[in-house]
Amino acid sequence: MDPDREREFLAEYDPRAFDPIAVTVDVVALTLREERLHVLAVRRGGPPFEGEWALPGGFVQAGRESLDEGAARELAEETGLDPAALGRVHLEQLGSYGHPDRDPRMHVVSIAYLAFAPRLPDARAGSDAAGAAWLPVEAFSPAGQPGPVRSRPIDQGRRPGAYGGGTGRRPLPDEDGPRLAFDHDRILADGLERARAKIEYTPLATAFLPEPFTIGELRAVYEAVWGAPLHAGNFHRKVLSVPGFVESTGETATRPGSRGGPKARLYRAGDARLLHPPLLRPDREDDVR
Amino acid sequence: MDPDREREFLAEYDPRAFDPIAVTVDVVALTLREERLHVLAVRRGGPPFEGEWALPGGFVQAGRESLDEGAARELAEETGLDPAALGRVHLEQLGSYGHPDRDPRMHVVSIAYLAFAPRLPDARAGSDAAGAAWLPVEAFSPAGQPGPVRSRPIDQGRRPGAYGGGTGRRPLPDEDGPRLAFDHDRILADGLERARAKIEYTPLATAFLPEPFTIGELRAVYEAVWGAPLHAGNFHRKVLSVPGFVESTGETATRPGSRGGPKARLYRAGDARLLHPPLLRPDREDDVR
DNA sequence: CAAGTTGTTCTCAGTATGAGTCTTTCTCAG
DNA sequence: CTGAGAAAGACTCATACTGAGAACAACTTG
Repeated sequence: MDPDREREFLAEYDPRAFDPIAVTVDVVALTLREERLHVLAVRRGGPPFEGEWALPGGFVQAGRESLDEGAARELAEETGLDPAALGRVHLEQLGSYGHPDRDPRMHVVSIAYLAFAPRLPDARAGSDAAGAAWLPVEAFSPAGQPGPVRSRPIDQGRRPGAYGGGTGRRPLPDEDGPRLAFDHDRILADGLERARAKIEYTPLATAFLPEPFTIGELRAVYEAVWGAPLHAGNFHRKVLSVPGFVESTGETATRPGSRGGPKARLYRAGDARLLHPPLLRPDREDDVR
Repeated sequence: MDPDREREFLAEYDPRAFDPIAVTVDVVALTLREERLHVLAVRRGGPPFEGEWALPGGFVQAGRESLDEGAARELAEETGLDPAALGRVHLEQLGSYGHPDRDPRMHVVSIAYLAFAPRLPDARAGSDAAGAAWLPVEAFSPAGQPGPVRSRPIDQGRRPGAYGGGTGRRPLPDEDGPRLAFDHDRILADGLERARAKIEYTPLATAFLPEPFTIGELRAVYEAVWGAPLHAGNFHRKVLSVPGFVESTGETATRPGSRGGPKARLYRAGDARLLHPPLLRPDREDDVR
């Protein structure tokens, strides 16, 4: 038996005898504020990266909680919501990041989660953070919002869905704005790409809206997440033609949009889990190769 | 500061003082043999689940390797391939599973990987396993291959992409065939669903084939993964019309298919990373809700 | 040689999409 | 009060993509 194998065997029965790996959850929580996509960030209260922005997260409680539960707990701590009252918030696993050097203190494997939330209260700092806030995602996305004509520096070379996590390097080349601590820039970029892809073929865009909502509000979600304007008429036709995407409440808005126009009809999320056929993002020729 | 917080702080600086969480990687390695999808499985050489089949995997080497590297290492160990020679094998992260009870010994978080490989040599047992083999996936999929008319017991209630990992419960209800150890049934089911979805919008089906290949062989990959027959003519038209999916070698097969027909033209994988527009699975109305 | 398979190309009808128009109902500025 | 501008929603039209099927040639096996 070679030495590596031997070590594994021992570790299997007494992991404490070896260098441990810490397990954390980090959450990319996205919400819409003033028509723009915002991400929940905390300011680190201690080293390393003291004073820098980071994604909310923390250690998984060994033997006491699952990863999903840990993520919900961390999200609740920073939003001030009761973990049980996270009701309409969509929370899904994003990927894991485990490069040995991603945290200077020790080998930390982080399981990242992605959350979609309707307008939430202002963030409050958890006890280990110096502050928490919803920040516009462009603050951390080089080249501003992800316009369709943009050169897309973030997702360069990454296939959607193949968020080849685990390497944890911090490559992002030509950076402009502020950075997130650790490899959280990469995690955020992966989360944004996942969000952009996910609203194509699932009705999750509705998770960003309080019910009931109008078709126009739903379109604003797509425009904010994709960073591109959509054709209002075609969007309207499409949303109503996909079975189960939205269902009418029969009501119409009490007041029209702030800039005029007729009172819009109101809808709530339908029972579809997948959009069939999907709503595809406009022109992504650059992404193809 | 509440007790949970306090514990976190301490753990942050001396994780050894607390119950550790072990981190493993498990690999769902898929390949095609005799037109059927097979998964690499190992027979456990010790408790728990001694003698049962499980996915290949093992502990991540703390401070010495990333998750990706660990997955590649584990895969190499069970296939007998040089880790560096894993060349044409596609390896991507699938998701993480971290329910505290998923392993009876201790809290183990497993990062699952998904591999697509062209015909590989027979498996060989790693030193900690009693055996290794490529097994037809239907052996572990209740109700056999995932036919289009099937009631789809595996993916029931799961949105593709929302492989909401982390819970690690072992729910799979009405089981027929053998089970995989731990929660590996669930991981395999998630891996299969990911594979089925992934070949829709990426050219990864080509990763199952040695180059050069014929359109008919590529179609056989889709049919095996989706478990449904496809219209040969339409498939042919589609594959050739998506830019960058395959590129012609200019050659034609030396021998025709084993059951007659003209010599087919040969192709290799093109340079596209995404299929645009995608090849959608036939009829998934059941999945929609 | 006959029957059966496969590779490849076509046709045709149905559906979905992008772009644009039009009408109606509002708000806001003057 | 009025006119400009914005938005909701319903239409039109040309194009693209899809599923189903047919046709035909090049092979196999019995």
